[in-house]
Amino acid sequence: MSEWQSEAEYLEQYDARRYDWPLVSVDVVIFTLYESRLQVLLIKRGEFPHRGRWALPGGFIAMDEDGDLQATARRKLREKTGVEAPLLEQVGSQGNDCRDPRGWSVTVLYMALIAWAPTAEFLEGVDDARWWPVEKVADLEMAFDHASLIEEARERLKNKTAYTVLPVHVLRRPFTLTQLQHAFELLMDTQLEKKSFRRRILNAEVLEETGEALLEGGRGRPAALYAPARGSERHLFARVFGESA
Amino acid sequence: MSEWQSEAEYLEQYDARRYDWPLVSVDVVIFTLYESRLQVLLIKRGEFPHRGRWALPGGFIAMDEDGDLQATARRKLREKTGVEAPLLEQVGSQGNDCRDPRGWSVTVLYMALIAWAPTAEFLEGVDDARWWPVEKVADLEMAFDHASLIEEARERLKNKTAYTVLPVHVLRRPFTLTQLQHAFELLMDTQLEKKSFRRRILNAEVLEETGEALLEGGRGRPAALYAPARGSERHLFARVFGESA
DNA sequence: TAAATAGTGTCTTTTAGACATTATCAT
DNA sequence: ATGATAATGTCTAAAAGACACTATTTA
Repeated sequence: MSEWQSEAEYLEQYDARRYDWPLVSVDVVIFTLYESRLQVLLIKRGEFPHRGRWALPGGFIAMDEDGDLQATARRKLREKTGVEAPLLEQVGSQGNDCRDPRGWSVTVLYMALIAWAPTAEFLEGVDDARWWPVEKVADLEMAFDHASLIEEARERLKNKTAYTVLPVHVLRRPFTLTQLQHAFELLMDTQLEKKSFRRRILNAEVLEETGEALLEGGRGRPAALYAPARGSERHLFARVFGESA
Repeated sequence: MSEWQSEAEYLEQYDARRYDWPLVSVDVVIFTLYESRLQVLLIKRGEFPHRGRWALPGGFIAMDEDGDLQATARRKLREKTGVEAPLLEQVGSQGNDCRDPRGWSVTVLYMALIAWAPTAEFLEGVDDARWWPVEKVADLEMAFDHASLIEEARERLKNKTAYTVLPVHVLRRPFTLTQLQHAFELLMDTQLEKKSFRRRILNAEVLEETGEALLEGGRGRPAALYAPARGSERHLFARVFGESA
């Protein structure tokens, strides 16, 4: 069956372009917290297909620049937000013959969590991007299957929040436990019991107290400040949280 | 920037083949239980690249046959095992510029769980495939990065077994609770407490007793027989299992 | 002082771990 | 009866839910 004698000979004559391939892209759902809402960054498409619709930051792999898929996702995130080292993880891939009008296409979906910063700082030179509250996405004219990709990432985010400390990544540090609880509640879309929350987080030793209490613009007792401890990203709780609500 | 007036016009002239694309493949780690060991199905490659090495069942998307990625995975599984409706779920994607000597390549990885059946029944017409115990894979000459893909799937399998009833899928039904416990122990690679195991599974109401007890070749008290209840695939335990061992 | 926010005490509930005990079969 | 395997009883431990309570700040 093989017409070639050796691997080297085979590779010599191999030409991918002779074949039809599915399109391959990488898309990133970038989540942040702003004005007490979970928001995602969307781009208004300037090119066909789906020109004028809202889309996820993403696109094709730059085969000369990107060493791997994660690098592509990291590049897309950097181009649109300037953020260099966010929490970034793969959600999964979608591929079928109808999601892109150009033909069979596969997208590898990532999600990123970043602390919010004023639009100007993030979007210098980027005038086609803006934050949208996740619950508003359903009302937008979305490109491709990006609305359902966002849902998929949002579901993953909700699930993982129930047994990790993922929400630390949408806060600027240091933060208070109350702020962290709010972040958990928004990402999980449920109310949490204050005492249970603090007990769980504190016992897990995933935070370290930073400086002393103090700092705080408002009234009321000043809160202690915390930052994630080393290795906290990898902490897995044995039990999920917030089942009752 | 756009030279075209409409989406239709753009699509008219679009030709994917003008661009360089990464290779895209789908690979499937097929797990089963046989002779009290967790095994994976591997194929001896007959073609370049990596001719003669062991590889996962998988390959390119048939853009004319496969409606989506899952369909490709299902087709690969069917071709090698004859199994039509297994547990099949996506693990994730790997993509970089070095995993395939032909160039930048992306693979979408699936895992499948099936009940074992004698080789003849499965492999009629397939003489290049055989089951290997997972722990032996490290000693084989593996193609591409398939050894690490197997590890990734195996890790996922272990993790999910701790909060689902995934192992029901590697057993022929009906099965006894003791058999199910053995399946859990092999997939999790840990010992489980009998009473805890039974209490957990039975309280979750994910099984239904099938017929009566009886049936059993051996000595000792005959065991009750069970089959998965409807919807059991979706059952998620709030707490992981088998942390102590 | 009151209002506001941070933080604790403590009782209940759920579920896993440990391991001893009982049940039912073949021989 | 003995051995083997299935199934249960029951105590302990860990961690979440509920909610009342105390602590520390500003105005």
